[in-house]
Amino acid sequence: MDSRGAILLRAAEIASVDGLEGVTIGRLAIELGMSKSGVFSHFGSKEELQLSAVHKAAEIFTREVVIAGGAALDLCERWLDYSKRRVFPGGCFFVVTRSEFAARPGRVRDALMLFHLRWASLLERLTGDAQLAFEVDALLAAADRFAVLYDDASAYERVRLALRARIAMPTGTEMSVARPNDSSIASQVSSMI
Amino acid sequence: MDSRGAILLRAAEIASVDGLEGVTIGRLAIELGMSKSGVFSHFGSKEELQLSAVHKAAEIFTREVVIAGGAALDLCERWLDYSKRRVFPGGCFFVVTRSEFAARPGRVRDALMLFHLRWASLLERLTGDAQLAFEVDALLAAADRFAVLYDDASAYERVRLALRARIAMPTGTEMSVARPNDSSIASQVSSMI
DNA sequence: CCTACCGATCGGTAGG
DNA sequence: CCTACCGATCGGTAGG
Repeated sequence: MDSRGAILLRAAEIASVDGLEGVTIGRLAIELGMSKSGVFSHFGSKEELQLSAVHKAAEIFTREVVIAGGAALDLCERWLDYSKRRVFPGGCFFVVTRSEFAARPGRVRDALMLFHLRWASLLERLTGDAQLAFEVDALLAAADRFAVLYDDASAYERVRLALRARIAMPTGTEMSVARPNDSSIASQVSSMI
Repeated sequence: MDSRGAILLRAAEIASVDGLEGVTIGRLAIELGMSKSGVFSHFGSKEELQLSAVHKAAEIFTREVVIAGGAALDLCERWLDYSKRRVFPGGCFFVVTRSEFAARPGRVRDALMLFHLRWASLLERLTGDAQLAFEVDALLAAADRFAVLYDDASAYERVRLALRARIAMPTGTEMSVARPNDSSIASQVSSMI
């Protein structure tokens, strides 16, 4: 109901399809039935709008993917499901925009780097292995890009199988809900918003 | 020396940094010291310019990466080196533009899909395993995106190690130059241009 | 290949 | 939040 939130949700959705540069103030105004200056006045510059959209997307991502109390494999399953459900219509907002801004210095890239660092450190904490965390992240991103590019969900199964082969299950805890590191994960969650 | 080639080379370079939508006719004109209509007249539409840039990038990629007579691991090493050398200043043209157009139907996406299908089938032929080929492709793309985003070449070493652990060396042929499947690879090369 | 131009859209501002 | 406007740039055209 708050219009700022509605603008940013739509901006994040558009960015997942057309990139953050494809998010224009005029387009948002038309799609939301507002005036251009009405949209613009919430942010003051396009860069602030982009940064706010990144923040909004981080909020959505955290809510949809980063649940407290999961093991590495659970987190991956949630990530794949989040991608498959098209929480963002063009696939994972962060996979798209990180690639878009990888070679463009500025505050938007910095924000995307920071978010990725937090995500990577969460993966590393849960897998207990930086190399494995890197490979897991690579496989998740590839599943997302392939599924969208080819409009073919089989990439998710492919990656699911690869991950199950690589990530060791914590023995004897497959059915448990609470885990010893619940609190550290919960703090990680809040730091990702 | 031919101006069409110079335009397309510059277009491909820009696209690796700013995406194919960041390639504008006015920008090309300024950077190449031409008039806008001089640039435009070679293509007739922006879509044709984008498609021609994809074709040009495929030519460059094939020249730099897809050499005849390599095993899977050799091809991966060449790919990582091509990314690391910044043949395209923003990293691999195809990793960038495929992500950019994954959710945007049209001729540009179709061209990028076709190129990727050929690349994936080459990887599958050399590895002899579709699942492994998928994972190799995922790791290469991740190395490229990470190295550019963090301006940190260590991702290449990380992926090199992962690939060496996964891709079996053809026993007894480590030092050979010619291989039995030279001709099939050579035909694959020409079909990628 | 050029100059000169077109309507549309861009990010952003003034003033209310 | 709005209308009305700004200069710059977009893809593209006419004519040479």
